[in-house]
Amino acid sequence: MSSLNEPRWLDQDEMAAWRGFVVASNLLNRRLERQLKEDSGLSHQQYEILVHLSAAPGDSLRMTELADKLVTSKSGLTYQVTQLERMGLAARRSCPSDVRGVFAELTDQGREMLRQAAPGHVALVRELLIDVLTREQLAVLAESLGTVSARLRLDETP
Amino acid sequence: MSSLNEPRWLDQDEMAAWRGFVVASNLLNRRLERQLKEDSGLSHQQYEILVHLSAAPGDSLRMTELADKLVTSKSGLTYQVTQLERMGLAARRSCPSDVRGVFAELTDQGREMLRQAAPGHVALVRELLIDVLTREQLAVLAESLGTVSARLRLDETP
DNA sequence: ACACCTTCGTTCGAATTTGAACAACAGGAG
DNA sequence: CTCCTGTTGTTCAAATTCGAACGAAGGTGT
Repeated sequence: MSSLNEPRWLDQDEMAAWRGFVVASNLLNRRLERQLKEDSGLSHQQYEILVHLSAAPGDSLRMTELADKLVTSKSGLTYQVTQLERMGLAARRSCPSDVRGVFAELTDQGREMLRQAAPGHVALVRELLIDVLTREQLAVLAESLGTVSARLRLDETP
Repeated sequence: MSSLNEPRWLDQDEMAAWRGFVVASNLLNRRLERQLKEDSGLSHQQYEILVHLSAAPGDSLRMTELADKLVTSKSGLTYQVTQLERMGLAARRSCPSDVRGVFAELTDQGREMLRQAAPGHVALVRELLIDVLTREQLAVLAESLGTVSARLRLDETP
């Protein structure tokens, strides 16, 4: 037998996919981070918080739910929401039905900031990712990463 | 005209691809980070440094070149190489042809650590990404992200 | 009502990351 | 050689991130 305890290493295609994913991910984040910071004074994470809030009913979300959507730690979210509060872009509101609960809420100023920051961000996402790929590539990407994400979400909460 | 200054927002497919990318990227990093830390006491970044060094001729790379491959900041690399030095997994060696230059070099202990850590890491990458996708999806992913990365590398150094 | 286990969000300390500033050097044009 | 420009790696302060521990509450079964 050739592989008693030998792990199955990645072949050339598999390695290309994996390396491509890591590299593209790092490069994209780096670039978007720079653009958002220079253009609007926001970090990518802060921008994403605003996006998720604005997409939520009542422009507000529970902290835990928001942390899940963002795929970040609860403590990390606590920190960032505090930052956004200081900037006047978000606010905390206590939950009526659960004393422990806290809603993060988008302020008018936060909505305005998003309106101002979104176009430049979306344009860059287009320029660096979306418009670089064909329609078919995009479709495969969406389905593939959707599958991967779904699978990861599952054994995350067993 | 429907769009004087209106940005081209992302349609459903495009949004799915972009969100999928962000979410999958975060979830994967989070998971791999945990596994590596628990299994070998390494961060993903430290692991990647060892990998790149072991793949380089002479098991060593110049700091700047390594930072490029890792897609990280020079100062960040300085920090991590120092950490690896303290763990005995890497060492610094000055460059003969350039007094300013510094080589990061893999130590025997570092090679051994990699030999021990790699199987578990690769297995998880397989389980979470590679083996979840079909051969076609993998091929498309590799080519797409390859293109994206290449494009990003270019206007990074103009 | 009681004990028990889970969930919620925050706090805390430690680790990491980044960009700007820096000093030292390389490399070429003149 | 000499000036000038770009590179190299590090240092520094500031910002961010995480996990573990925590107090306070919810929810359930008995």
